[in-house]
Amino acid sequence: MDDKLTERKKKVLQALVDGYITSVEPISSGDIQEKYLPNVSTATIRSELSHLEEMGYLIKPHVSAGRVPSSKAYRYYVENFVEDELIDLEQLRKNITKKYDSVVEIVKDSAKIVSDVTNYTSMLMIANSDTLTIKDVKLLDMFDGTALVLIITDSGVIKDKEIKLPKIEDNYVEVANGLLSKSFAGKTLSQIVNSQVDLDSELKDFKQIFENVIEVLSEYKKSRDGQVFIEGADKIFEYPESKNYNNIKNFMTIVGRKDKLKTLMKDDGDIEFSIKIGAEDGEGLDNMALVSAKYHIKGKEVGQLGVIGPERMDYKKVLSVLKQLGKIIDNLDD
Amino acid sequence: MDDKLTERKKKVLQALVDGYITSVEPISSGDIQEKYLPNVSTATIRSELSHLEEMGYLIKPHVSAGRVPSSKAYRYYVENFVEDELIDLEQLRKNITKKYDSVVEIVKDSAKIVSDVTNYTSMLMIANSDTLTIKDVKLLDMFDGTALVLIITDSGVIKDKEIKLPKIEDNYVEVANGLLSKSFAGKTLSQIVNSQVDLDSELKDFKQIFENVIEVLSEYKKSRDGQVFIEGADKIFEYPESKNYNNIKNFMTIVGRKDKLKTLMKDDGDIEFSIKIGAEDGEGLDNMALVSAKYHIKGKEVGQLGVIGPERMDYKKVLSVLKQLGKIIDNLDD
DNA sequence: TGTTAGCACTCTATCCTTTCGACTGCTAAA
DNA sequence: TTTAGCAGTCGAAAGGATAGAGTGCTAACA
Repeated sequence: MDDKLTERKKKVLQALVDGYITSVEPISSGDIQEKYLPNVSTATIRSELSHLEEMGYLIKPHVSAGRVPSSKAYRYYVENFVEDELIDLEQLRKNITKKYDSVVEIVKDSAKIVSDVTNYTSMLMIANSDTLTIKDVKLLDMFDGTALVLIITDSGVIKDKEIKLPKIEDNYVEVANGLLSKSFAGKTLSQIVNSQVDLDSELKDFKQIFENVIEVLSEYKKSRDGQVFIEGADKIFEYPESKNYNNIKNFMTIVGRKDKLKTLMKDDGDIEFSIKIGAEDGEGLDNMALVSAKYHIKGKEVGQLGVIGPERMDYKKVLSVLKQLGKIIDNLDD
Repeated sequence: MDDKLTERKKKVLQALVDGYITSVEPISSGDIQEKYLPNVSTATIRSELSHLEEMGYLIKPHVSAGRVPSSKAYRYYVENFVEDELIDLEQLRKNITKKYDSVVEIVKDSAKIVSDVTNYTSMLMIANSDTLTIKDVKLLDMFDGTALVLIITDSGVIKDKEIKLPKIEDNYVEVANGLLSKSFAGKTLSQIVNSQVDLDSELKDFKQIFENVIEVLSEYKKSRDGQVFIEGADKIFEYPESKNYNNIKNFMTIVGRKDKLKTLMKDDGDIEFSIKIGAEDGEGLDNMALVSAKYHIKGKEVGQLGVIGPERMDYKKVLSVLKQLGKIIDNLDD
C-alpha cells in the first residue's frame, strides 16, 4: 500500500529525506523546488507535501517551518531509495591486512574502522556460544598437582584455568585427555554446558575432572556470551543534534546499557541486515537509528557489527560500509 | 607558604569548598555564615573571601554571584582537609568474593564497583609488562605439525598462539620445552622481548622456534601494555555540570582518548595516589579532576584504578573507596 | 586594629513585548 | 491539475524593564 505513492510523491519524499540528511534542518517547498524539481511550482510541491504529511511520512515542527521526515519516511527511504554506493573498498581493505590472533581482535578493529569511516558510533557483539564449536579440550599437566584446562576452538582461541588433579597416576592425564576429546570435540559450547555427561562406572575416577572442566567451560561461556564493544561513542558530539541535551543523554544512556544494545541487535532470526529506526519498535530509540549486520568468518557466524546514530543518518554510506566490510572479513586468508 | 592562611581563613575556605561540593552553586558570605560561622558577621566573611580571592583560591563568576573554588582551592582542600572517611567496607568486600580467572577480571569488576559506589566514571589501566613475570613458557604439541605456545604468568594468565613446528622428531617438543623454560622462566615480559637470545650452535634447530615464541610474546606484550578500560561513562549525566554542553563534550573527549588517559594516569613515579585537579598541569582537564591509585595483588603491581569526574568531586569519598578497595584486592586469597 | 551595620552598586535571570522573516494553506484564475 | 498571489501563523531574535542576590565600601564601634 505504501507503493501507492505517485512517482512525483516519491521524488518529493526522496528529496526531502536527502535534503534533511544533509542539512539537518526542516526542508521547505522552496528547498525542494530549487534542488530537485525546478520545473514544478512551490505551490504544487506544497500540496504534495501536505498529502505526504497526511499519510504519516512527514512532520511539521511548526506551521512556519519546513517539514521533517518521520520514522516511516526513513523506513520508506531505506527500502526504496538506498542502493549500494561504492565507497573506496581499498581504503577499508588496507586497514585490515595485518595478521590477527583472535576473532575478537579482527572484529574490534573492524568496529573502529566502521566508526571512523562512517563517523557514527559503532558497536560489535560477539556471537553467542551456540555457534562456537569446540575443537578439543586438553589438560596440561603442570606437575605440581594441578593442570591447566585448555579449550581449543575453531578460531584458535583458547581459554585457561587451573584445576586440581585429584589423583596422580602416571598416565592419568593422558587417559583423561582421551576421554575429554571423545566427549567434547566437535560439540558446541552450549551443547556441552547444557548436557549431562554419563561416565561408565569404571571411569568414576574422572568424574571430578569432568565436573571441573565443565565448570571452566561454563564460565567461559558466561564471560564470552554476547559481549558488546563500543567504538567512537564521542562521535555524537559532531552531530548537530547534540546541541540538544536530551538527545545526548538519550544516546549515552542507550549506548551505556549493553544489555539494551544486545536485545536491539539480536532478535532478527535469519535476516542479515537489521535496521531499526526511531521509536518504531518501542525500543526507546527515539530520534536514533541502529543498523547492524551479521558477520561471518569463513562462513561461520562470529558476531554482529552495527552502527548507531541519529535517525537521519546516511544510510547509503552505512549500509555500503557494513556490506563491504562483511565481504572483506569473510574472505580474510588467515 | 600556603600555610600562611589564618585559622579562620582555613575555615572559610573549607566551608566554601564543602558547600560548593554539595550544592554546585556559587557560595555567598551568607551561606557560610549560616552553616559554618554563625558568630561572625557576613561583612567579616566577605573580607576574608575577598582576601582568599586575591590569593588565588577563589573565583567570582560575576559580581553579584557568590564565589567558587579555584583548582588551587581544591588542591589545598585535598591536602589539608581530606581525612579518611570510613565508607562501609563490607559493602565493597561483599562484591569481590567470587573467584576470578584473571587479574583483568578482578580489576574490571573493581572498576565497576568504584564507579557505582562513587557515582563517578572509573578507569582502569593494566600495568605494563615491566612488572609482569613469566613463570613458564611451554609448547603444546597438537600432533598435526603445529603447537600452541602457552605463556604462564604469576597470575595464572596464559596466552595462546599456534605456531608451526619445523621438524618432527620424537622428543623435539620436550627438548624445546626444556630450553624455553631455561631461557624464559622468571624473567619479565619486557626483558624477554628486548633481549637477544644466543643459542649454542648445536641447538640451531631450535632457532626458528625461539623466534616464533618471542614473536608471540611480543604480540602479547603489545596487546596487553597499558590497556585502559572505562566504566560508567554515562555517570556524567547525573552531575549538574552536564547542563553545560561544553562540559559534556570536554569530558567525553577526554574519556574517549585512551592514550590521553594513559598519560594522565602514568607519570608519577613512586607515588601511590595521584590527584590531578583542573587545568593545573595543562593537561586539558578543565573543570575535571582525576584521582588514581596503583593496585597490587600480593604485593605485585597490577595496574592503576582511577576516578574521573568534576573538579568539585567528593574527594573524601573517592579517596576512601580507592584506598579500601586497594587493601581488599591486595589481600584476596586466591 | 579588627569587626560590624548599612547602603549604594552591579550584574544576572526572567519575563514581556516587538519585530522580522520563513513557510504554509487557501483561493481564484489559467 | 497547476499556479500566482496573498493572508495568516508561528518561532527566533532583539530590546527593555524588573526583581533579587551579593558584593565592596564607608563610617562607626569595641
